[in-house]
Order: sequence, then structure tokens, then C-alpha cells
Amino acid sequence: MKKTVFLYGLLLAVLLVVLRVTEYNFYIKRLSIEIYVGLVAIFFTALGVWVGLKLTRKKIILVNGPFEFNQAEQAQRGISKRELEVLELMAQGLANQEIADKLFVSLNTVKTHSSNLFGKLEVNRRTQAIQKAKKLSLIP
Amino acid sequence: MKKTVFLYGLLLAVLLVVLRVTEYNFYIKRLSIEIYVGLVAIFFTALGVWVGLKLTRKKIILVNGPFEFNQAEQAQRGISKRELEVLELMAQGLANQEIADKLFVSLNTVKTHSSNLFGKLEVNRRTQAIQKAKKLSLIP
DNA sequence: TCCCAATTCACCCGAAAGTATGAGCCGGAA
DNA sequence: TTCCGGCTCATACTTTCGGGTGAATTGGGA
Repeated sequence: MKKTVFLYGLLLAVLLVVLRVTEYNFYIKRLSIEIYVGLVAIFFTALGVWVGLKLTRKKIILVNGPFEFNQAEQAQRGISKRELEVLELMAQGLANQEIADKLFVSLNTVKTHSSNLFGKLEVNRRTQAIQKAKKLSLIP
Repeated sequence: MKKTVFLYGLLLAVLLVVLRVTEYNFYIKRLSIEIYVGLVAIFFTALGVWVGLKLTRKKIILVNGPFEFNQAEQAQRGISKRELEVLELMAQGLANQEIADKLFVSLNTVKTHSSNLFGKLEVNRRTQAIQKAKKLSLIP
């Protein structure tokens, strides 16, 4: 973040210098002030568009960008790592037996985990658990 | 669309006039050209940001815009309307009995529909059906 | 060291889900 | 009119889920 601020500051400084030089050139060449102002206007409009895009691009990324895990929610509901693993596999449409095979544990263990999970998510079906987990950003 | 273009043109014209007046004022008051250019720069930067936001806002809306149903996929797999209804309710995490109540049919009917649906979607669990249906744009 | 939370597993039971098969009804197409 | 696809429902059976209880193990923190 600091680096970003510094970069922008530097960019601004460079811009001012360029502005000054350009202004000097125009003065020497005795070109009309209108052209100069026009160029400045066009340039800064472009700059503004760029900045605007730069700012909103982050929002767009936020909308459908990489998944950001909601750690606070996990902590508040006291959901353990193992339970999360089960949740993820459950969200992939796997049956409890398949989850058990993937995690190298018994079917009963998966049942226990999923059961505890349902309690913590305040649901009573795996389909609802998946929905709620997505809404809480516990899974993508 | 035409109205938008006209509005933007009008806005631009107004801007030019304002620019000219401002320039005149500055000339009269013998203020330094730097201040004038600086103000123009700031103003057009802001304008650029606004335009940029205006342009990208549409894109954002497009990104997470209204769901577009994949009718071709439905036709190819021969999925009927009723099966789609069941699918949607299933995706909401409802149990078969709840779906039956919502559609005013018996539990057996829902079972039949869902069973046929699973065959057409090439899955054998409701969780997988939901996933696949979302991937195929049959449900949002 | 002791305790706790997490993890693991088992057993039982009832409910829900899914499979298979058969059948009646109805509206639109051939 | 006949036929077909969609919708409905039933019965029977198997599998999977989910709830409840209890218990052993273990790694790490008070």
C-alpha cells in the first residue's frame, strides 16, 4: 500500500514537470493558449478515465474475483479445519462415503463432522449447508 | 442512445463555454496561467474519473447481471418444465416433501421427476444435480 | 502435568433420498 | 382417432443421510 502511494506521488511529480516543460515550449513557440489548455484537458481527461478504471477494476474483481475466505465467520461459529474440509468436499457433490475415502477416515467420522457442521451452520440438510456456507464465504 | 449522445454533446459545449469564460476572467484578473491550467487539469481529471466510472458501471452490471437461461441445453437433454421447477426448488435446499407441498403434488411424483432429472443430467445425487445445472446455466 | 478441543470411530434408529416398475390421465400432433 | 410425451401417483426396496449417544486418542496450551 505504501509503495502504491509512493508510486502515485512520483507519477504526479513527473506529470507536473512534463506540464511545466510543455508550457515552456508552447511559450517559446508562441502557440495559442487554447491549444495548450485543450491538450491539458484531453490529457487529464484520459488520466481521469484511467484512474477511474483502475479504481473500479478492483470492485469488479471483488464481484467475481478470487474467493476470499471469511475467517471471522469460521471463528465465530467455531468451525474446525476438518469440518471445513468435509464442507468443501460436500459442496462438490460428494457422498459421505466418498468424502471418507478422500480424507482416509471412516464413514462414521464424516457423519460426525457433517452433523456438527450442520449444527454450527444452523441447517439440517447438506444442500442447505452448502448454500449457507457460500453465503458466508466459507467456500467459493 | 441518441438522447445520451445528444446530452453528452450539449454537456461538452457547455464545458467549452465555461472554459472560455473562466479563461477570460483569469485574463482580466491577471492571475497566473499555472493556476488556470491547474484548475483545468483538476476539473478534467474529475471529469475523466466520472466518465470512467460511468463506463465501467455498465460492465459491473453486466458481470453479475440477470441470469440467462440456457434453453438449448434444456432442449438437448429433454428436460421438461416440471422437472425444471423441481430442480429450482431442489437448488434452494428444499427436501422432496417440501417440494411436493409447494407444487401441490405427491412425494412420489417429486421423486419420479428428480429421478428422471438425475438421469438427464447424468448425476445420481441432488447436490451434483444442482452443481451441474448451475454450470449448464439451467439455474442461476 | 493436567485439561481441553479436535479428531477419530462405533452402533442404532428413523427419516429422507434414490431406484425400479407399473399404471392412469390428458392434450396436442400425426 | 390414434399415439406419444408429459404429468401424475403408487408400491416396494435399497441406499444414503442425519440425529443421538458414547468413547478412545492426541496434540498443544494453561
